[in-house]
Amino acid sequence: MSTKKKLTIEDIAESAGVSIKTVSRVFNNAPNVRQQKRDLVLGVARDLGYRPNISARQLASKRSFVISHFYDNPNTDYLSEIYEGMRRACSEQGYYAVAEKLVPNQGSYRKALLDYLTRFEVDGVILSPPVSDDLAVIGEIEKRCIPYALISPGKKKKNAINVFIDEKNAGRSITNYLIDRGHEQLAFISGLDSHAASRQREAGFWEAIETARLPKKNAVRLAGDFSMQSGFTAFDMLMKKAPDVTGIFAANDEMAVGIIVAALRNGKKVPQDLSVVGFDDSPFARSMWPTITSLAQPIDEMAHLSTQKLIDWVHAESLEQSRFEFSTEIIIRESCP
Amino acid sequence: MSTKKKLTIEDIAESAGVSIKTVSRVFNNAPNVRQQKRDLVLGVARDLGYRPNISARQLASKRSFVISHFYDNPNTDYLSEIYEGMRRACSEQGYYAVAEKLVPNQGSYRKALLDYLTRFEVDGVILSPPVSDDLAVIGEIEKRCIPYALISPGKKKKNAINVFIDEKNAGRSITNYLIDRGHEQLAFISGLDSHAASRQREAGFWEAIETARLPKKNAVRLAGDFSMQSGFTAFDMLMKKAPDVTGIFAANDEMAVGIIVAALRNGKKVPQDLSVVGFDDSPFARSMWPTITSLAQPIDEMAHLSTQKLIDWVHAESLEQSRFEFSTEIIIRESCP
DNA sequence: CCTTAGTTTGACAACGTTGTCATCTTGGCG
DNA sequence: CGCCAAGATGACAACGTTGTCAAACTAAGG
Repeated sequence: MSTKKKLTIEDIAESAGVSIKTVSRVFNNAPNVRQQKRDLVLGVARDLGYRPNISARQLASKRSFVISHFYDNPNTDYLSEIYEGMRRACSEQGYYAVAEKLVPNQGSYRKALLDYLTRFEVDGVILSPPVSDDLAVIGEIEKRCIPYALISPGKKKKNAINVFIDEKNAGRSITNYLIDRGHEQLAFISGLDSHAASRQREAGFWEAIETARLPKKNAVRLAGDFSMQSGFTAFDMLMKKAPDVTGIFAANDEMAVGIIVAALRNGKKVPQDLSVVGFDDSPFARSMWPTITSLAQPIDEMAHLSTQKLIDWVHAESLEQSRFEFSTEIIIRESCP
Repeated sequence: MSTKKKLTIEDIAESAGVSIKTVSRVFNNAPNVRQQKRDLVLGVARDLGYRPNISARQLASKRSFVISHFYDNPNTDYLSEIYEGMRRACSEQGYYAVAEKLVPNQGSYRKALLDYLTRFEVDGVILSPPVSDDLAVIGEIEKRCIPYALISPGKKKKNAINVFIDEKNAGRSITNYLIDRGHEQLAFISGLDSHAASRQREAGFWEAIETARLPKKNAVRLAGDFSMQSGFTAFDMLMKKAPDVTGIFAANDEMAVGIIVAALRNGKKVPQDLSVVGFDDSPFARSMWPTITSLAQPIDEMAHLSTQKLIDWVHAESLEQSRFEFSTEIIIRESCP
């Protein structure tokens, strides 16, 4: 039975025969500690099972050890993945991961953010769309010199960590996938135009059409808003405006589900009569019937890296590399095999 | 422009003409402070915009001000609602809300929990199914005298906060709803039998059948596991075993979606040929087509109350009331209007 | 071998609270 | 009016770290 007594930095210092401060330096990866001592201290700490007290660190260092994700996106699957990635990176480094919904206050996120920042100190911030596109928010964060990361396909900021996938390229490649399967009459169901991601996916769609030398009239664009309902209505529009379409690219999986349900309801078989591809590889895509071919982006990894780099930045007090592009993958399933 | 200087308890004490300790007492709702001084201090603090420093509190009081939710449930909608409720209650009281997935370690949650507890101090714990049914976990928590709340229909614990809905009653009432709509051939699609919730909802189903004096053979039970896929397969079974069924009660919305999609695929119209009701009133239910009649439980409120009572318990160091039942509501939508 | 600049180390004072305990009030009662 | 218990208040030492700065080393150059 191990003793339950809480270990302090002092116990480690004593055991290792060095000063408290040296132990502190080791745990903060501070420079100017002889490698030999560093190893010694780490060894002793591991043996004894020492863990620094976060509150004391916070108090003494005036840092909060909190990385916060500000979002305004109702997609809980997306949020969980981000949170999971953050949590992993944070727990590796003794940080806390916190998620805070930025409810537009008086019409803008800015007020909501100010409310929050005056109440809590934060060492680093992660922003995701659509908050990541709000210049007022970014301005406030920069004003306070808080390191921040944008997980967003939007405008890249010079003095921030930018983590993204090449949305246009992704859009092109999944459209090509449809074309390669022999589809010549295509449709793109857009998301909200205010999201850069949707616009760029669409650009990729048109590029693929062009490169394949398909006549422009063989392709149609229908406006959606990322919701399942907009998938339903998009399908109705499609039947009216372009009933010959056989391949559909929905800007996200939820709309793809909408399309498929509407198709079933109208007696169309997927994928026999209509092939559908989605985007995000959300749980929907895996559990729907038919399962949905979708373009997967490694959200979890992206959040993990953002957090990791954010913490590095906090420690180094300077930012070295600022752009990190992730690659995507088409997950082939039943809706367009 | 207000000054950005950080306020300490000392500033307030000085302004109010009392000692630091008195201010501390006021902010901790400690006894033995004259009402007059209490008001004075609170007034000054409000005027100056003082907020206690959490780290210092944690360090000095050896409390963590963290309420943690341990879960192992992939339903992100459910989790977000719990988190939101916790977050609201926590921010009202200057606490932190943390969610931690308890990944079974060596086959049990117990190891995973121990890992976590040795790394972080927690003032209070919230458990939801299926973790809430793990006696080993509860044992470890009780051993450490950590206040905890169970958001669960399972066994009530004497020395814990129990927050729940009457699952059996809910199951009965939504079944009655189907019966009242004229359905005489019914089916229940179960969730995982390891979840008390599913078993109790089913018990309600059978009670309603009995009370309505419907012949037992008019009702059938099909085994599901809360997933959309199990809804698909349940539908297939249904067509084989009981094709006359017109009213289906699925133990959660996700399976209801599965049923509806499978029905559409087989050319059956919902609700004309088949009425379906779900449980949970998840986003699915609102956005599916047809939208799904479902039994709503106030998860968010339940989490809020749990957290609130947990914090009260921490402060009072004793638990007064331990059972809180919430009421439910049938949300009528298109799948069974 | 001495000097000098750089590297490594440690003593001690913060950090902003709460806990402890001693002191000062207050009010009730004989 | 004096005494006592209970209530109200404050002084001061924790709490477990990091920041600061001075002291003690080390290595390189003369």
